[in-house]
Amino acid sequence: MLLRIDAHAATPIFEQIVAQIVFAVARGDLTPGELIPSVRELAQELLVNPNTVARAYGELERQSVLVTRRGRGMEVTLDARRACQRAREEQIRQRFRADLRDAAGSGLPAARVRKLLADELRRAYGNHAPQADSTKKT
Amino acid sequence: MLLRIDAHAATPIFEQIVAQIVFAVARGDLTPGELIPSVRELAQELLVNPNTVARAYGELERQSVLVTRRGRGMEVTLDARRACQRAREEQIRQRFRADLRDAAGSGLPAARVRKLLADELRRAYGNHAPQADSTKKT
Amino acid sequence: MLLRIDAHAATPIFEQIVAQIVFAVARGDLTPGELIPSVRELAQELLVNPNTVARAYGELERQSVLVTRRGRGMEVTLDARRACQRAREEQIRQRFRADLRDAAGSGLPAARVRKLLADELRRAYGNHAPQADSTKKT
Amino acid sequence: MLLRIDAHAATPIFEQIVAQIVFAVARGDLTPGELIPSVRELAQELLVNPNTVARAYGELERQSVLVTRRGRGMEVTLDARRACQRAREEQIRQRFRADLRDAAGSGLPAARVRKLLADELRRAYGNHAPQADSTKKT
DNA sequence: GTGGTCTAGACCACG
DNA sequence: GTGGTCTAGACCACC
Repeated sequence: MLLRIDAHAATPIFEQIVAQIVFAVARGDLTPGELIPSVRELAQELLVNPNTVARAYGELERQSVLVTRRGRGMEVTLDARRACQRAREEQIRQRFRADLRDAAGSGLPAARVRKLLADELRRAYGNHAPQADSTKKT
Repeated sequence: MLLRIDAHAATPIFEQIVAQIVFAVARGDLTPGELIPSVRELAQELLVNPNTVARAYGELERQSVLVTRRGRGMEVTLDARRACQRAREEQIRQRFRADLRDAAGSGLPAARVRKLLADELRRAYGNHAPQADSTKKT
Repeated sequence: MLLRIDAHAATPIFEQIVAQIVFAVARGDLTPGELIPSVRELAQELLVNPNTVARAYGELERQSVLVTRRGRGMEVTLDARRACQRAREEQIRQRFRADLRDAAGSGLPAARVRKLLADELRRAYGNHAPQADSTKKT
Repeated sequence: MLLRIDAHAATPIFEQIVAQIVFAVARGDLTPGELIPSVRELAQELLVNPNTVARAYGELERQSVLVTRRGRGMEVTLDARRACQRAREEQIRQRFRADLRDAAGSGLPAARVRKLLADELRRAYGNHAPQADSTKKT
């Protein structure tokens, strides 16, 4: 489990875990049917409180991303991937929307916003190929 | 003072006030030397506790956006505008950066991100001018 | 009246006025029997609220530094000079005492304190003559 | 936590707490990584309202002296010590500077100031070592 | 358990 | 009138 947790960040640890697992499923790094680490294991690996991991797992179960296999642990559900991809995209869209609403509301000119976005897009995705196949490298 | 506060939002009320005032100064709606509404006035207008407004004002004073004129109130500092414009842009940039970092980290393809951004840009800034080439630039 | 008032300082304006007048009397720049500017005059000169000047004058009258000469204004009392010199010295002493108490309490070594004091003494009084006759130049 | 708070002093309680904690970190009485007393604990110990302590802690967090460990409390940051030592010295220096500026501005002779300082130094730091040459050095 | 936010209401100093 | 400080008590999220 290659999760990067920042204990100092503003967003709660359990939410970071939830988001990272959703992302991993969306990416295909976690595949349906795959058993994920136990609460205790992951807590030890991430150096966080087991309650925190349990809360994240509970949230993911509620979202039907994980199911508990009694006696074996928790695994990714069969239709988790498409759901996670949809959730991921919707989440990102909502954040763009909120940010752009604030940018517009603060009087930042559209041209400036486009410049910022171009800069940051290059930063996040590199400026090599003009498009596509970005899934392979991430 | 045309501040829109959402008491149910996740971000604290006092932070909303801080951000909105920074934006208002950046936009030029609040000009240096101008006396801003008193703590009690704004509290009454926003239907919020005076302490909450006072906390926001204190934070803005700490950021050198406001100065207290003893016995008269608080006013916008002389060089607040440029500072607020810089702060606003940096804040927006950081949020874009975080969004795009997560988008890339979640495996969302660059092309899809560009589509989302184009949609939301149109939504936030309107499509009056046919500068639809913003996606090309990125 | 050569008073330097800093409206942004932490200490109240009326206290600044009081202190500066006490200092002026102690220095001999204001001599017993001398009429001082009226409340209105000084308020206009310093760009402060007349109430503030009135409060300072009231305080100085209470301390027997000033007396009101009905129909003429206020003047420095006959024995104000020695009283002001004593008050000035006592005030400075108390501040040294408080600062050194905090310095010692904060664990700042005596040697470091002496170094700081030497630096600041040089800054305040210059390092020309090793001692004495400093009253002439101040 | 050996903090001495004077509820009747002119300086606000929360500022006294801030200063004393900065001093304690500078002295080494509070070491990086160490969990400090909880807001409620310290409030009870000092017989102060928890909000007052929280305000002090918030200020210290803003100064990067403390960090909050969510769910556990607050602890001293790794590089707080040097920062606090610098802050302490700078604070003391500024106070000396203000004192001496006023002393000089009030016409108090340099020789008299040196005498006062020698007296108060002895008072604050004791005269165990006969380093009475501190006056000569200045 | 922890800190963070908010409300309500009081008192004070300054102008 | 203004802001600044403090108290008391409540609710919340996180761990």
